[in-house]
Amino acid sequence: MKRSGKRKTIYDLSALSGCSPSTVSAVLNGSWRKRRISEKTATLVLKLADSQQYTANRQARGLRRSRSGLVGLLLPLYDNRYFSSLAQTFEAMVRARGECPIVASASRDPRAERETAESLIAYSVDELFICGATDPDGVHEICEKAGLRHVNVDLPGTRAPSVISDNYDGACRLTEAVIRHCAATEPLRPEELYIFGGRDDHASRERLRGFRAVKRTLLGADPDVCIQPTGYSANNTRLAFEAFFAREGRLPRAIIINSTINLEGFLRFMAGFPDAAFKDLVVGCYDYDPFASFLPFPVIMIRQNVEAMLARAFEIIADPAAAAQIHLVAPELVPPRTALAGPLDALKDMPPRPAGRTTDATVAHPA
Amino acid sequence: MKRSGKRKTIYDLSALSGCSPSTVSAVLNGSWRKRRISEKTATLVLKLADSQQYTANRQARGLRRSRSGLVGLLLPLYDNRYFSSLAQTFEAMVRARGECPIVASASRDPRAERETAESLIAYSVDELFICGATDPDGVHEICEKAGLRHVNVDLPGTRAPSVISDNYDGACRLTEAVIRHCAATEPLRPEELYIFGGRDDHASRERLRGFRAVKRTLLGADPDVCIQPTGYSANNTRLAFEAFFAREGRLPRAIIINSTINLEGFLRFMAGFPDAAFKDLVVGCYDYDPFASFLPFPVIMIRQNVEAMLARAFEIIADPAAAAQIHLVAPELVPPRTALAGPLDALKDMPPRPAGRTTDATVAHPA
DNA sequence: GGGGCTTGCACAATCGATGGTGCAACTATT
DNA sequence: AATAGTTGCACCATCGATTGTGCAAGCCCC
Repeated sequence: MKRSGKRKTIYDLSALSGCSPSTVSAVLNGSWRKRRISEKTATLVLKLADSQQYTANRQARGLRRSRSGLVGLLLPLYDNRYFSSLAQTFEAMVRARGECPIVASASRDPRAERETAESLIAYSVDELFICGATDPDGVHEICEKAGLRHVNVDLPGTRAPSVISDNYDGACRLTEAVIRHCAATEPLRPEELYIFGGRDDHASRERLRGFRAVKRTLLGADPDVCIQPTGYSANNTRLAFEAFFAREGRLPRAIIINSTINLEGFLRFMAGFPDAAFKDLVVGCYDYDPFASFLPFPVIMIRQNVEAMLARAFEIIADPAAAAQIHLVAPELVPPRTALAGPLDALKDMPPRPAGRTTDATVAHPA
Repeated sequence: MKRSGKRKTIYDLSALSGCSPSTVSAVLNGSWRKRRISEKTATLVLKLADSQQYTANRQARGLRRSRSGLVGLLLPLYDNRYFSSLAQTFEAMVRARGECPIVASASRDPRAERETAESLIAYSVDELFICGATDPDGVHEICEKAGLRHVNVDLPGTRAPSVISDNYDGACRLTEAVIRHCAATEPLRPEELYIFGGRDDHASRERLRGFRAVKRTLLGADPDVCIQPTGYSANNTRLAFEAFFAREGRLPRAIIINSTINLEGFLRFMAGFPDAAFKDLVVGCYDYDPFASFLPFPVIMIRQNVEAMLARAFEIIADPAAAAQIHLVAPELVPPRTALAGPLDALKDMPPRPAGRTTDATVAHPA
């Protein structure tokens, strides 16, 4: 209120304390013992810094040291539970290391990915986690040119180490689980099991590969017509289901869906029918979403092990000798109607007030 | 590959082009006409910058200009669809203005909020959107001291302009909708309608106020026992439902739930029972989640108008004369089984490949 | 009491980009 | 041809923090 002035600098503290700026700097960044600053001076400066609410200008420090203390996460998007839990977990891990997480999204667009990476580099991030990038190698090239340590997560590149889910294994287990779930009623025929969603990215390819392999093994055939790639778009997925329904007058008995984004497309289709229309449907879906797990038909989900993947990625990025190889992390099969704990459970919540009259509104509401 | 060297600077370009660093700088930052640099020199430098892959060091520029081009969003958390869509929308809006979004989360902890704000200030963010902060005024003080423009979103403060949802109005509409939905079967009695979740924050208070007002008006009474605040914790919510069930041997006929996080707590409770146990339940819930909207019982949701709130917040933060007042934005009542479009629908997806054999895996899978 | 060692700090260059100012070399004018 | 005005650019201080180096004062010892 009183002092709306600018931020304090080491020069202000220097003037106030009577020491030189370099002494102040040394005290504040902890190198003062090494520089043989006396305990007395240090205490004085620290007290002053505290009373003046000093905070170091990170841009200046970053400029001088050519590192910023920022750790970047490049994401395709925020708005689904897989990526939002990834961001949440990443944030916690970076903070635990005493650094500052910076998250940016690039919309699954190779060009935006490169530009965002350049932008992060422009801010001198110290490390970059490239997650779900459509063109990891393009981003790699930019990072390498800038001498920036980086690692791919979720989608692999060929030029940098990559930590990804074992999508093939996940696909096998998911497909098998769906088939078995259906078989409890009546054996599933090959043409009754479809896969919707997916694109030409590595994850989709691996998932498709597992799908086909298991179908062939367990059901004896694997007709191409059961493959319906619709990209990562909810609306395209809805259109695909509508087209299917218009053609066949019904849905397949069992559907594997390539991501929760596509499953949202299915919701859009669902909205046109009562729940009863789906009572015999069995769905398998990549990526776990707690609410999706409780839809009115069985939804078997594959949860990627976000904590393990990130933990591995942190190890790798710390290792200067890490090779450009792929590290697989096993995903988890989640049965229908399962509410898993998530990263939010680690946050402590305040104790709730005892119930009672708490109608003390602070804003008068326009009647 | 070849040149793993460091990043190029204006001094490199200066040497290569034969012009002075300041000329290079002027050309690259666009101020060259004002500085009467010839078209010829400009083209030369620009071509050079392009061929050398020059990108400006934002820290240096930020240091000199004392602004960074960063726009900060302080969030309590990422991992639910309300906040993740907020982050997604924020990101798009900031990018549309040609600036760089930086998102950080503070776990709904007042202390972490202040530290995160200080950290963002240390990186010289130009503007800060304080979203869902438990202690907006504490953050305000820090911002003000640093001369940083800021605005509260989602939870109001008293010292800075705030854009929030009209939670009272939302609560009234939601409560009424739930009551009417139940009444279609058989009139609801006051003690059959509960509210779970919520804390002592402004949003919870307003929601509770609306809940009580409507209950009193439509149902004639509003017993305190129907108020079950459980904070913003899934597990506490689960415990509350378990305790209720242990006591009463059933659930209330109708439940209003203060946030999707609490609804996740309800899922944890649900997992112990078959869907049939919930066939007569009616739920109203704050914040919209597409999958939650399709749970096997009617879920009426309130969707906060994230785009409108952020748009308003951007207007306000651009207005130097903005007063510390509250701006209410109407939320939207979402009927059960509704799949709304979200911010992801704005992203373009690549056209899907035609269906076919796409088993060209690039990773050999450990058999 | 003088040489040598330690203590405690100040000085100044530096990181990369910016922008105010100064000044040659031209061109136009009378 | 001398003056005035324009064009085109270079010089240099600056933003705030870091860090290699230098140096005075104090202390020890013979």
